[in-house]
Formats: sequence, structure tokens, C-alpha cells
Amino acid sequence: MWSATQCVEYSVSMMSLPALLSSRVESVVGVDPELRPATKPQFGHYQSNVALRLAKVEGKPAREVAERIVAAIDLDDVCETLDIAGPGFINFRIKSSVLAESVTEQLGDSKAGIGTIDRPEVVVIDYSAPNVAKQMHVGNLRSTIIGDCLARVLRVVGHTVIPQNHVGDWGTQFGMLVEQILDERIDAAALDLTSAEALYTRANMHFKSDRQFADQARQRVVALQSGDSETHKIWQQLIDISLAGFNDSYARLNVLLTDDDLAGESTYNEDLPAVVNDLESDGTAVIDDGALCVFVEGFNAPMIVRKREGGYGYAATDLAAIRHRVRDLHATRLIYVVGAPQSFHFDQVFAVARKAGFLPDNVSAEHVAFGSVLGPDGRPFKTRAGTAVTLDSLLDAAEEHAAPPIALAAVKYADLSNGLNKDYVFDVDRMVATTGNTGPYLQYAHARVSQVLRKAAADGLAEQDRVTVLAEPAEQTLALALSRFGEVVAEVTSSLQPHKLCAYLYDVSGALAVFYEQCPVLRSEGEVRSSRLALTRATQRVLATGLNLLGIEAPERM
RNA sequence: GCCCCCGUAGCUCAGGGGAUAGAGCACCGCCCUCCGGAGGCGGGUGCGCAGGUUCGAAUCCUGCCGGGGGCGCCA
Repeated sequence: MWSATQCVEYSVSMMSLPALLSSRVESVVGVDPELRPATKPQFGHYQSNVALRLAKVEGKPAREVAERIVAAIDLDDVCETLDIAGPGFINFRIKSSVLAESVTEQLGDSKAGIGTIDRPEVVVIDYSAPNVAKQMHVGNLRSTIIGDCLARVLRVVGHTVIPQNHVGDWGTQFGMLVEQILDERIDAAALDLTSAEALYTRANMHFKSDRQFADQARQRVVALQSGDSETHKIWQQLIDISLAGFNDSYARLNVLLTDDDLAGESTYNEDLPAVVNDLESDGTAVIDDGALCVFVEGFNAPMIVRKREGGYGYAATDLAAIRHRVRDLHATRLIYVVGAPQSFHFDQVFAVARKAGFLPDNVSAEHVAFGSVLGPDGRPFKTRAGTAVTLDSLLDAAEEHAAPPIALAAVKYADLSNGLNKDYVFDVDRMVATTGNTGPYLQYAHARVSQVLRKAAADGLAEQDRVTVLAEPAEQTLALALSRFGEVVAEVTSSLQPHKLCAYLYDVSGALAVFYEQCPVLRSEGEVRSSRLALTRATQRVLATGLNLLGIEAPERM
């Protein structure tokens, strides 16, 4: 059901080098040549297996097909002589003058080679969504920073991004919380997030152990939903202290979310009767065992939109949210950055929304399902005390190893650099590490190039803006890596996998490190020096821009 | 019972049907008269098991084994 977004076409305003190569080859062979970065330096810069695939169709030896293709392609202006290798791979080595020109163009581009999309969309991204009266913990971290990264990436290519923070501010637990506050005669306005969470725990225990209290809590939910003023006042106080706590966390995490992005579950409360009415009136939803259900083929359980007692569940809220995002916000792409355990729920909600007409065919809906955070024992992660690790304690631990911007980079990158799908094992030592494939390593690369450029400026060297010499392998490797930036960013806008951007930036940093060791910049002279300075500037821009897309600061000194 | 995800080096993880499967950590060496050593270079008997599709499978299909998650009135 997500195929609509998988075939979005990218046409960049500035044709990137890989795109140029690909289109030239395709014009000859008639199919996507599936150009890939070469797996080994001796195979050139890009490789294609198109001859092997065509050989099967044509019933001819692959090398023969490859020879015919190579003879027909005119790439003399872009590549060195094409090589045919192994069973029939075609290897492309870009002329260093072309590579140099490409990096020069990139350096002059305001977005460092990131293309702008032809058909901008309105994209709603649902992420973060912490629960009121609970501190943010490491589980909330993933949604928040992944969503933040995707928002930045989609925005930079030209989409209109509308973040929606679907805060958990509605439902049964608030009856429990309000009732506990009244029971303990607490002034809710005097609570902070930590004490509210403790209250939550007490309320939960009370609810389970005291039947009378549980009944009162249920009645309190009804009072809340019907607008009882005393109940609503206490609820609002809980919201206020929670939002203040969340904003502290967002500020500390340096993410873009603001109060403008808040759209908690409660905001859809008034829509629910109408939404459910729509479903019921056209027969999409039917009463079953007292509850109003939607049965969808392929799902072994119905989606309950209205409970037997008449209350609405979170399925109804999510349907209302979809309706709002499509009808009022005019979104054509909906993205949900929510944990993998919710996969069934979202599959079902999307299917029901399609059936009900809330989700037209021209609007896509994707669940970016990320894995759970596990402890070293492979079980969902808890502290020794059995509670989730708070965000603040994790950041505190990281700041014992490095200054705040570096520590934050370590934590964010440790998370973003993992594939989304899999659960990942939480390890404080690894998350706060600053050596190896880490956020601080990328920042360090940026700080090094910044240092070189700072010294160049101090030496009276004007900003160089042309790469003209790429004689050394280390220079070529770096230039080649830089030229791929736009493709990688475009890939992330469709696959929604931030770890690919991480891997790319790590590649660039590695190429930079080798260049830095082998190719003196300031101690070289003449055209070599000016070219290397330009290459250094291009590297700085790609690293700074890329880190920014990850939501990570790129300091010039560290 | 049914469904989804996962299983790759000692550990944590990348791998878009293609060439000799790669990083980081850890461990052992080496590299500072050299733009920043948070660095570079060198060191490896690893794709859970068994079939299948294919010229070619870590990747696709089937069945097992192992781990996690989900499956009508919590959100």
C-alpha cells in the first residue's frame, strides 16, 4: 500500500554526476543501468551489471553484450576508457577534470549539491509523541530524533513539512491521574514532571488494588470528556507542566519541534463523533458484541472505533487525525515515526482510512517503524530499578565524556546510524563513545577542515572556489565521495532511512582523513594548493550540511 | 493458534540479485622535525539450518531452529 511513494520521481535542477552517467548509459541500453559505486578501487568509480542482465534476455555471452554496449556509448567527455571486467561488468572511471568540475559546481551551489524536487508535496510527519505526566525516556528519543532528521531532509529538497506532535494527552489514564490528585489533595499546579510521574505510578497501583477507586477513575474519564470544569482544570495543569518538561527536552536535544507543532490526542476529541458517524452511516463500521467495529479483509481482528460503553479508542483518534491532515492540512504524504510494535495498528488504520475515503489514492501513508530499545539481555530495556532510562540521565552520562554539543552528537548519531527496522541493544558506553564510527568523529572531520581554512584565511589566502587538480588517489576518492551527496539525500527522502546518510557522511569523513594525511594543503603551492583549498571547502560544506540534516551541530573547533 | 520483524566476525552493526561479504569496538603492531592523534596504516577459518529459483543468493521463495513483538473494547 506504500508503493505510491516508492516511485516518486526525482529530477534535480543540477544534474549530479551519477545521474548524468546513468542517463547517458540508459539512453543506449534502454533500461536502468543500476549504476553502483565501485566495490573496489581497481574497478573504477562506478560499475554496472546491465550487460549480465541483458545477456540473459538476448541469449548471448555477457562479455559480448558488454562489448557492444561499450562500443555504442559515447562518454568520452565524462569518462576514461570503459573497462569490461569479470563476467561482464562495465566499469566507469570519471575523468578527473570532470570530477573536479563537479565538485566546483557543488561548492558554488547554495545547497552543496542537494537537488530541489520537481513536485513538492505537503508532508505531515507524526513524531515524538511523549505521554503527558511521564518524563521522556530513551524510547521517546528514537521517534524524536528520527522524525527531526526526516523533517530536515524532506524540507531541504523542497517539500512543505508539517510536524505533528501527537502527544498522549487523552484517555483512560487521565481519569486515574485526576482522581489520584483529588484523593491525595495535591495542588497539581505545583507538580513538576518528575513528581507527576511518581504520581502516575501511585495512581496505577491504586487503580489495580482498589476497585472503588478504579470505578471513580472511570467516571472521572467521562467527566473529563464531557467537559466537567474541575476535572478539566486539573487535566490542563498536568498538560502544562508536561509540555514545559517536553520543551526542556527538545531544547536540550536541539530538535525543531515547537508548540506550533502540538496536536495531541485531545485535539481530535470533538471530531470523533462525526468521524465515527461517517463510518457507521455508510456501513463501513458495524456493531459487533456491543462495540462499533470495522472489519477489513486480511486482518484477523476488527478495528474498534467505539467501545461498548460508548467511549472512543485511539483507533478513532488516529482516523480523525488522518482526516484532518488530508482534508485541512492538505497533506499528500503522511509519515508516522512510531515504534515497530504499532505496525499492526497502523496497517489497519491505513486500510480502514482508505476504505472510509479519508485517505484518497493520491495520498500515501507510511509507518516508519523503528525497533525497540533492548537491554544487554535482549529484553526491553529497563534500569535495575525496573524503570525506563530517562533522556536526561542518558545525556548527563554522555556529558561526562564530552562537552554538550559533542555529547549530543554521540547520542543522536548512535541512534540514527542504526537501521530502523531492527531492535537495538542499548549500551551507554557505546552511545557516549567519541571515537570510531561516531557523531564526534564526523564533527572532528569538520573541525579539521575548518582549522585548515581558518589558517588559510589568516595567511591571506582568499577563498578558493575552483577544484582544478585531482592528481592524487586520495583527492579523487574524496571528490568522488562529495559528488554523491545529492543522490544520498534524495535516497533518504524516499526510503526514509537516516542511517544511509550517516554511513555516507562517515565515508566522506574517512576519505577526508586519508586526504588530510596524504595531501598537505597549506604546505603545498600554487594551483595544487588553491585546488586543495577548494576541495577542503567543499568537504566542509558537505559535512556541515549533512550533519545539520542529521540534527547534529558542526562546530568549527572542538 | 495466526501474523509481523530479526538472526552476518568475540561484541555492536552495515551490506539496492552481481566481482575476493565490509565498518566500529576490543586485542596486537607500526605512524608525531608532518595543516588537530577524537586520527592514519597493517593484522580475520563470520552470512542460524536445510531445500528451491537463477548464469549468479547474505539478499528472492518454502520449511525448520532460535530471539523479539503483535493479534476486540489501554494508548
